[in-house]
Amino acid sequence: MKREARKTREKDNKEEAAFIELILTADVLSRRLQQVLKTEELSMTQYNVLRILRGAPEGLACREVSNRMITRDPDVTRLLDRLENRGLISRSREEKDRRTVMARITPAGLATLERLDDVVQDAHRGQLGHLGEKRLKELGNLLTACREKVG
Amino acid sequence: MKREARKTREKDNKEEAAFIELILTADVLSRRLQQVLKTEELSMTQYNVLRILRGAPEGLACREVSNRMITRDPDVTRLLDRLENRGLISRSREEKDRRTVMARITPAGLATLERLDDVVQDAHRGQLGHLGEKRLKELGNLLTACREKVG
DNA sequence: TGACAATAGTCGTTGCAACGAGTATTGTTG
DNA sequence: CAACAATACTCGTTGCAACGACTATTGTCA
Repeated sequence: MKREARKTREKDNKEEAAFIELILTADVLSRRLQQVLKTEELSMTQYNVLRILRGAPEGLACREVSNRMITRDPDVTRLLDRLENRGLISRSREEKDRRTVMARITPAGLATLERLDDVVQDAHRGQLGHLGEKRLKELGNLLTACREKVG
Repeated sequence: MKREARKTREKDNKEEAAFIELILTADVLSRRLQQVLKTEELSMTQYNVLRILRGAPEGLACREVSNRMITRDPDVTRLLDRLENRGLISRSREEKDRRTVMARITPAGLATLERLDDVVQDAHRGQLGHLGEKRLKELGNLLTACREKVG
């Protein structure tokens, strides 16, 4: 056991304690997913983008990719650069509105995702499956509530 | 509203859905804290280290700092380098075991933390306070349970 | 005790993240 | 319709993160 990160100012900060639990848990669970993704040399962000693009085979504008991302990335351009260099996505300037650049997933990108699908699901089930459907739903509700007051 | 990141493979992955909620929530809540910390030019990691060292005025070995951190950092040396350069911590080689280097928080480091204490607490309360004590505790329990099966 | 392992930290390198400034295209309005 | 704003992206720069390889010190055991 490690962590505690308070001890001083034991002012009974239930909100901070919950926050720390949240960050810690996210970190611990992410680590396993990162291990899995590493077999394909993908970061979580890159994986996330590929999944977004798989869900939109007709392509998406960079801006739209950014909007749908889980963790906001202020520089999608270079993120897409790297994926394009590896042949996992393709880009093309739009004719109607020549400001926008459409990104599409390539067959190679789809193949990469497919190699990961089962392993990723297994990893998630392995980590969270023991909670059961009811508690997972409860957790989901609480997390959603956490984001309520974000201004 | 953004995010969804699935749509394909609607295989009803309750575990993955919970995972995404978790990461998303952690990201959203972190952002506010990062804003607050930015007023003192600190990253969450640096802030975390300072709080750890405040809790151990006699000093801690680098290794021990690493162990207590919320998010694991594989290169504590340079993290401490930067804090030392800014005068927020000090380091000194231990005499008993000359392999270890003790890190201590300096008065300047303490002052920095003190300037942040209230603002940080306010930020947490502002974001999570509306949940109430009961639901916060429930959330804490669920998050702890999430980390149970980590292998 | 002398060789080898274990521990503790440092440093080189690569690549990604964050921030801001810059460019190109389209929309708006006096 | 000309000027200005808004949009959509690109790029330069800085600094941090991740991964390994490396050095120094101590511990162990034949």
